[in-house]
Amino acid sequence: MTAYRSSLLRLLDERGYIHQLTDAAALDALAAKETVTAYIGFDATAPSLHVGSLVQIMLLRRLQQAGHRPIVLMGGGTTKVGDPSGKDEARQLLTSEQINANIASIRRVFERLLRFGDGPTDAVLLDNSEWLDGLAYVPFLREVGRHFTINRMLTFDSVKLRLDREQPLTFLEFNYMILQAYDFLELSRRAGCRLQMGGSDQWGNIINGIELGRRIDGTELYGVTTPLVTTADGAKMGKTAQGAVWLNEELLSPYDYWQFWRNTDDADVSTFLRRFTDLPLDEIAKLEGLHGAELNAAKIALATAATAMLHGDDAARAAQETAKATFEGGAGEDLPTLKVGDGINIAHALTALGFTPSNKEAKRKIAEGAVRLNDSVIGDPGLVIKTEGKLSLGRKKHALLVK
RNA sequence: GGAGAGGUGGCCGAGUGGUUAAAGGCAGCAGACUGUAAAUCUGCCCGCGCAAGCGUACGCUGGUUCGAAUCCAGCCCUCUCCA
Repeated sequence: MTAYRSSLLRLLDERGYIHQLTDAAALDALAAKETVTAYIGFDATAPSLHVGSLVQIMLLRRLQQAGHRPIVLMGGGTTKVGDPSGKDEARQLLTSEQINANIASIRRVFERLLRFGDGPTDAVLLDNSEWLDGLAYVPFLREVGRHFTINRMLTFDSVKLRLDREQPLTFLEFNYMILQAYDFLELSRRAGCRLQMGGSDQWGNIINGIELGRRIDGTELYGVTTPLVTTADGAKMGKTAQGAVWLNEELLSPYDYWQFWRNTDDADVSTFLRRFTDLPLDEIAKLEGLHGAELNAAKIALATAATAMLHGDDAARAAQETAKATFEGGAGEDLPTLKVGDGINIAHALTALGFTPSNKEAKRKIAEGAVRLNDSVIGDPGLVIKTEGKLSLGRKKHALLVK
C-alpha cells in the first residue's frame, strides 16, 4: 500500500476507492497543500440514481470529509447526447423537460449525502447544459475538435465495442467523449476544478479531459477512477427483483433499501462496509472478524449504516426493527401495506404489492408453494382475502394486509 | 446510388409453411439445503381469466394460404464492400 501524504488520498486508499490515478505523486502533493476542487459527472436519464452510482457519490462525500470541495456535475447537456459506454444500443433521447425534472429529483439525494453551500469546501451542483447547449458548432470544432483524432477515438472501448459488434454508433453519441472532455476544461476554467473522478469505465474520458486541459490551457489536471463495483459473483450491482435499487425514497422504500444491504453476499461485506458506510475502520475491522452465521451481524450493521446515511437514523432504525420482527416470525410495522377492502384475490394482492410482475406469475408462485398467509402456505389461487394479516412471497418478501 | 448480409421474447441465439407461445444459453423468480449469504439440485419464466378459454408476439404495412416468424410485395432501420 502506497503511503500517501495527503489525507485525501489516504482516505480514498484505505476505503478502497482507488483503481487508477493519473499522477499519484503530484495529486498527493496538491491535496496536501491546498483545497482541491473535484468533480464527478452523473447522467440524468432517470428520476433517481441507483446504487450503481453510489460509489461515485461516496467518493464526493469522502472528498468533502477530507476537506476538499466536491462538484456534482449533472449531465443535463450530455444526457441529450447519450454516453455510449457500456451500452449496446443508443438510448432513447429525452426531452429537456424530462432531463430537468430528473436533475431536480436526483439533487435531493445529493443533499442528503453532501453539504451544499457557499463555503470553501461546500458542494455545488452544476449542469453542463449551461455551457454545452449554447456551443457554437464551428468555433467549438476549431477550439476543441482539432485536438481529437478519429484514429484515437476509434480505439476507445466504448466505440470499439459497438463497432466490433456491428452495432450502430451515431455521430451524436460519438461526440459524447469530446463533450465530456470539454466539461473538464470548462470546470477547470469556471471553478478551478483540478480533478475528475469516476468509475473505471470512465478512464478514457477522463484522460481526454486532462489532455485537453493541458493542450488548450496548459493546466495540470488529474484523474482518479474507482474499481467497478460488482458483487462478488461479478454481477453488476444494483438490480433486484423489483428492478434497480433506487436511491430516491419515492422509488424504493427505506425498508427495501435496508433489505438490499442486508442481503449482501458474505464476500462483499467487508468492501461494502468500507465504501458505503462512515463506520470507523477499527469498527469495520471488528465486524470483519465475524465468521459464519455471525457475519449476519455485520450485514445488519452495514444495512443500518447505509440506510441511515441516505434516509436518516429513524428510517434506518425502523427498517432494522421491522426486519427483526418479520424474520423472527412476526410482522414488523414498517412493511409495505395493502388494503384488503371488501376482499381481494390473493394473486391480485401479490401483484398490487409488486411482489410479482403479473397475476399469472402470482398464480405460478402459489402453485409452487411459495406464498404464505400468516405463515401458512396457500395453495388455492382463487383465495379471496378478507382479513388482516401478513402476506409473504418466498422468505424475503412480506407485506401487511390491512382493512 | 449499387451489391451482399441482417432485424426473433430482458439479453445472446436457434428456427425457412402446420405438432411453434417459438430450441438452447444467460439473467431473473421460487422450492429444497442454509445464516434473509454462497455453492448445489429442482421447478418456473408473454398477458387476461377460478376455469374452459381468450388476447397479444418474431422491424412496419399489405398479400398468398385452410394455416406464416417462416412464402410474396412495398416500406423503415442496421452492418459490410463498392461508387
